[in-house]
Amino acid sequence: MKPRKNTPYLDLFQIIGLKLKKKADESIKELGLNAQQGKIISYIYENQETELIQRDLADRFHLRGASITSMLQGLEQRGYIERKIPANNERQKNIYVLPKAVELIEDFNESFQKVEDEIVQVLSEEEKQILKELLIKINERL
Amino acid sequence: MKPRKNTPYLDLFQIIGLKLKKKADESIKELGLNAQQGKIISYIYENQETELIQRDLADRFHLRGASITSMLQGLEQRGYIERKIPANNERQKNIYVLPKAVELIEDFNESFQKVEDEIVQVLSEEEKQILKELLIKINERL
DNA sequence: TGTTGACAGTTAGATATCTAACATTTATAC
DNA sequence: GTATAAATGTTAGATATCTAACTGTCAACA
Repeated sequence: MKPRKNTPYLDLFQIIGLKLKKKADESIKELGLNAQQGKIISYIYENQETELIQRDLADRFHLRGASITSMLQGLEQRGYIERKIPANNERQKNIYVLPKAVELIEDFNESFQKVEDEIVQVLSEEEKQILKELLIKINERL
Repeated sequence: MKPRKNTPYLDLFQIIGLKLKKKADESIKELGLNAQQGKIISYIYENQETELIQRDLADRFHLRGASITSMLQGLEQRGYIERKIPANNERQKNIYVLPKAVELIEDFNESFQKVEDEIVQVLSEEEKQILKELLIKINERL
């Protein structure tokens, strides 16, 4: 007797996630960055007043410290962000966006909004609400 | 006035997708493969009677042809699968699992099943059903 | 039937992520 | 107060994916 092998939720989440990543990358490709970089710049912009450090980005985006280092080095070299060691803790680096990045943030957000709308375009208002609640519940326990 | 910037569905799908990938990788790590490889071996096993070719895998898993080539070369070198050029079309390669892989398939499926159960553990039967329908609807239109 | 385009797969080179090992700085515990 | 542990970030090396350019085979059609 063969095992059950029936994982529709796992499969659906994986496929939808991949499709969304591709759509988001595509939508901001012309700006010379990928979706992850766009999301990160946008997040830095909104949180740079709060002594944002690399550790916070790793937590928020579920990436390893090494990955954040690598990504931020790239963004810094290309003039999108800067990192400054704060006076009170020389282990850390506070992160700030530079004007070159600020210019793009509205475009990023518009693009992401379009992908967002595509996701739920086929759902009624009630279905959207239910979906959001279910996703939040799942995410909290995962 | 700042743009809206509010993409809860996109964010939730991305984070849940990442968490699931990590859980699935972790769950079969001891078998010496990653989740993607496990899923692919399992899929080959179930479809090898049907003249399965690399193109089919690329479509099913939303990967590029080059990625499938690379992954299958690895699995072939390590003795998990074999590829045979069929008589009727020398462009193609039919794919088959070898005994070394068959031994692992039950373990893969059991591991994936555990991750699957984790996803929906906090939902009622009714919620599970609704979620599945919504995910299918979204996936079809994406 | 010969040309042209589509299809299947591969290679090379780029990028993003990971783990493991490391350096430096700060916090904790005795 | 000093030794040890934790926190933050970096580097090196591995892996998986991508795009673009390529080879070889098959199909369509003028």
